[in-house]
Amino acid sequence: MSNEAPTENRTEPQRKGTAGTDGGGGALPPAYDHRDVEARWYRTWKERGYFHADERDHARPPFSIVLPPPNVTGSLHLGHALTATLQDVLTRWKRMSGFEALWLPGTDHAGIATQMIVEKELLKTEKKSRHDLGRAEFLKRVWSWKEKYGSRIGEQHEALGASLDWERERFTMDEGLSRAVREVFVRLHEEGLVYRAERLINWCPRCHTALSDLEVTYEEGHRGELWSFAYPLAGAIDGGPREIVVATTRPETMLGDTAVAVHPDDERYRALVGKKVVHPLADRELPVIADAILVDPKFGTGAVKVTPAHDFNDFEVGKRHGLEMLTVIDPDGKMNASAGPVAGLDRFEARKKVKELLAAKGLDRGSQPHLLPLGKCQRCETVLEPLLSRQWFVRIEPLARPAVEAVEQGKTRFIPEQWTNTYMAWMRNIHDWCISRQLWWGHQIPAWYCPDGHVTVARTAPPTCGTCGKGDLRQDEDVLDTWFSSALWPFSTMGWPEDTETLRTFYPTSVMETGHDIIFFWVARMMMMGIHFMGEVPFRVVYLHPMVRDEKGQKMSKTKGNVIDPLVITEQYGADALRFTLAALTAQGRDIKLAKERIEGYRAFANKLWNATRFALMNLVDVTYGQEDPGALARSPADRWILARLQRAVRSTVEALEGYRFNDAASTVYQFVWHELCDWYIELSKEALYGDEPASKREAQAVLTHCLETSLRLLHPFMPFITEELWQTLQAQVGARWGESIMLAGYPKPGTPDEVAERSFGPVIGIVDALRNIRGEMNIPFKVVLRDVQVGGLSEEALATLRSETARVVRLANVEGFTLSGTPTRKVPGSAVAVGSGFEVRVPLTGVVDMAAENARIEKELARLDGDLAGLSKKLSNPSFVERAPKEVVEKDRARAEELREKRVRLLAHRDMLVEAASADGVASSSSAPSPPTATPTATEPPTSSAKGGQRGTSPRATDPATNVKVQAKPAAKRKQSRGAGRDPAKKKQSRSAGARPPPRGRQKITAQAANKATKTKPAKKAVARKSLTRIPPKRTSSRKSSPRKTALKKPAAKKRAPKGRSKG
RNA sequence: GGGCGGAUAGCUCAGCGGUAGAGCAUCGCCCUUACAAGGCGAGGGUCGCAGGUUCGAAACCUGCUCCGCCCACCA
Repeated sequence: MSNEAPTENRTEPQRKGTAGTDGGGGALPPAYDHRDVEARWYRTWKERGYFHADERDHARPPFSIVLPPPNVTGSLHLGHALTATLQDVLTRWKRMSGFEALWLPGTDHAGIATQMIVEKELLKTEKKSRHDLGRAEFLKRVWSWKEKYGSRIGEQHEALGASLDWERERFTMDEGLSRAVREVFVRLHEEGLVYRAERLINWCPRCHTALSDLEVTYEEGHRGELWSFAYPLAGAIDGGPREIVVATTRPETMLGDTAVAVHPDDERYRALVGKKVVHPLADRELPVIADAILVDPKFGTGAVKVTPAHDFNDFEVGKRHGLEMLTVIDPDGKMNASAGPVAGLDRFEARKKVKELLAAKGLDRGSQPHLLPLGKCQRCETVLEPLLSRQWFVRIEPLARPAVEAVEQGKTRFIPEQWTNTYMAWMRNIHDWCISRQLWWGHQIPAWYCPDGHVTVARTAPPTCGTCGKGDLRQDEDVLDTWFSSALWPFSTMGWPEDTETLRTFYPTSVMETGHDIIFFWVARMMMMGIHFMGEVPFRVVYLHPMVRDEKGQKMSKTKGNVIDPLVITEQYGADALRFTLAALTAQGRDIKLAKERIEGYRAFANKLWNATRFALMNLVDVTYGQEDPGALARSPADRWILARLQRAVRSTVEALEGYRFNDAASTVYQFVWHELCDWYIELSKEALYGDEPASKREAQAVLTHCLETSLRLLHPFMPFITEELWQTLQAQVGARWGESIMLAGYPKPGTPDEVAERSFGPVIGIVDALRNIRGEMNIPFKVVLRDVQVGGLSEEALATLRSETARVVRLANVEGFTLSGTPTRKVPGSAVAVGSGFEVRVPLTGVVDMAAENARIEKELARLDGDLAGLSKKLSNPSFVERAPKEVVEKDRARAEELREKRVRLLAHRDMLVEAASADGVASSSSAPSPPTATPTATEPPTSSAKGGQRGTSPRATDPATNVKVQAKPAAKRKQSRGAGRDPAKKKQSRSAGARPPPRGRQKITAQAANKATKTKPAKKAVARKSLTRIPPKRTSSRKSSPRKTALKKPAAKKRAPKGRSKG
């Protein structure tokens, strides 16, 4: 993993003033300030060309990602920050792992969005419309706007630490990409896949342009009305019907009606089919037609007005029946001259007017409220109007089919997988794509018209008409849908249509990382275009990240004003903290609700890392750390343990990254660094580091350095800045030559964790936890040294470790060992005890604390134990379980039950000693313990609850033998009941209070136990478990998807028991 | 009208067939010579509801209720 440092004269960035005032050699200030670090390192990396990927380097396997191009005129929001973070994590990780990693940046011209921004600005500053300026002049303005603001995106990415290959930055309207766009358009046209036709399209009366189906946002549940009116029958027959009633949500369109449709099987209207109705507001008659597709006889009156030019369904009907397509609404959303009495009115005004006019003629047939979806412009939210218009389309089916097949064949994989269905469903039911837009900003369609109206499609302006040879050609004024050029992004940015080395090396890209909101807009279209023009899918994996929402779960949007600027966060907490937060929150399948507290937490993590390194620096004075293998050097249990844990962390992290489980990767590193390296190892290492035993010291120094250095590399993709800073500092301090940048260092490789080391250190951790718990619960200040501590169940080695390395952690003195199965070497009445699986600790507390407190503590412990034991016993006594459950499971439970029983025996023995001691000394209980009875020989059994006046009276002695039996009996006590018992508002009180159950007077022992049990129930495990987590290294950390190995580990020490020695045992 | 996702500790979320977890917040004790952006300890959960499958369900199945999103041409 170590890379040599090729250049000795590294141009290391100047570090800000170093305050080396602290005792050690540490040159770091006591708190991490990202502002000192981030910009400096980014500049350095960029200058040194670390971000650049070499397409000619075939020694390293290629890895490539193209950045989803943000809108040029835009500004990054948190969604972009998320994208940038995840892609940078992948890129840096792969780059460190030996790949030639390309991350290609660029921006999108964003047709409508950009044009609108500039138009708005123009109106504001100069009170002019784009038409006042003219096309050429307006475009000039847009370009200058782009020049002015387009760099903002880049700066924001830099602030985030994105290792983008800036040398390859592209813009969808730059010359190269424009050429690719024309090439694609022309080729598709030649293949008959691009055509021009008059169709009904979605039209935005405000943006004044056609839109694709996708750009329509349907707003659900719009409250409208379904208004009915009558069409009088022409030449009504005597005695027959005189009219046909139809319903509509858009009365104004009736002026464009050219038929009335009924269902062919509808008896009510059968006789009327083929007849005519009279249009009440226009001088014409409409045929009554029969159409089984359009009409649902059960809806409304069963008769439908047909407006082919303003409704998608009706348009189809019109085609089927050869109806006239009468347009009555103009592109501004106003009624046109064909609208007769309402001509010139806005469409919504016309709606009212039409109703009035028809009502005046006695044709109003009432209305009813109606919920309907309203199609609005994605961009300006104006209600769209279906209009008949001549536009350019892409015939999509031939392109979609291969794109579907590619996914079916696994050439491209979606993560999370569920999106595959979404993609497939859309692709299989796709409509032709309207690609022309009546805008100015964009790729002007490469089609030219001669005076006779012939169309010539060409890559460059043709001198003469391709059909008739005439000159004086005029280019199509429309531009292409922005997504048209976006669809080419993976290959147009790499030089297509040229056959470039870059394309050969980096296409297909490795991963497309983007939001699921643009699967259709972008991902699907890239798939189609990529396959069609490159003959290969554009990416092997599509990773769809979650949406970032505000802390209330709302989508961030400018209109809601809840958009968070990543730069603000970055300045406040640091890019590393933001990045780590985003990665840690990125789980598959759930949106991200970002709360500031979370970011603060990870900023603290950065600070923790900073200080851990600072600690190391202070203790690595006069040390050179070469190439020794710390694994070979490490002899002490703690050293071997942390190295094993490191291995495991590396492995989990890499596995998580490989599975795109960013949250798992982040939390694994977090857990290791903070709770294992810092909380445990650094504390343990102090003994050796501060001591004067050279070999131990050297060993600890090497191990500490190794763990830190590896952690920094492990963490680098997530927190690039601070890791570089610390890595460099550490490197300089120990005089190593790891390399010129952590960016170029190798990513840690998963090794095989030393399970023996993990296992053998487990009891030590368990004992320390137990001792801390005793201190905590009994309020023994850290200053007070625990003397004459007896420890049972530890090997000599472990005992030595406890004596030497943990003395400072829990402050012990005179630790003695004893054989667990035997009698304590020295009986210490009045001591606190902690019983764990495979170990036991006794801490003499006479004179230190009130023994009543200890008694209470033990009772609590016992109760928990009983609860657990009861559950287990019940399970094990169930014949079906024993017979049908897998043998391993049964065995496991048996072993556990055995352990618990053993613990129980020992705990009871301890309690008895307490009782003896109490009776002997006549200890006065006063302080903490709620149950004075402790002191009383007889009343040993203050069932925790105490205050409540629980029952007591178990005879300590009797317990032993009874123990096991008892346990069995326990089940009787219902946990639920016990729970219900507590009526105290305070929850904790509740669970504790034994009172609820009526004590069976008869048998005292049972009673006591029942009480215990009641007390116990749930709280028991909780507490226990919790501890185990943090503390117990073996189990917790590995947690998640750990490898099979893990399981193996747990059995011995670790797992549940180790943690809190005492509580759960 | 279809489809998808979510519902687990006060908050934000992991877990997804074998004894309920993290971070933050809360409470208590500590300025223990890397870190108070800290250390140690503790408390806190009928895993949305109802059925079912199973020796065993937070996890699998069915139904339901709430949130959120996507798709859809019922006038």
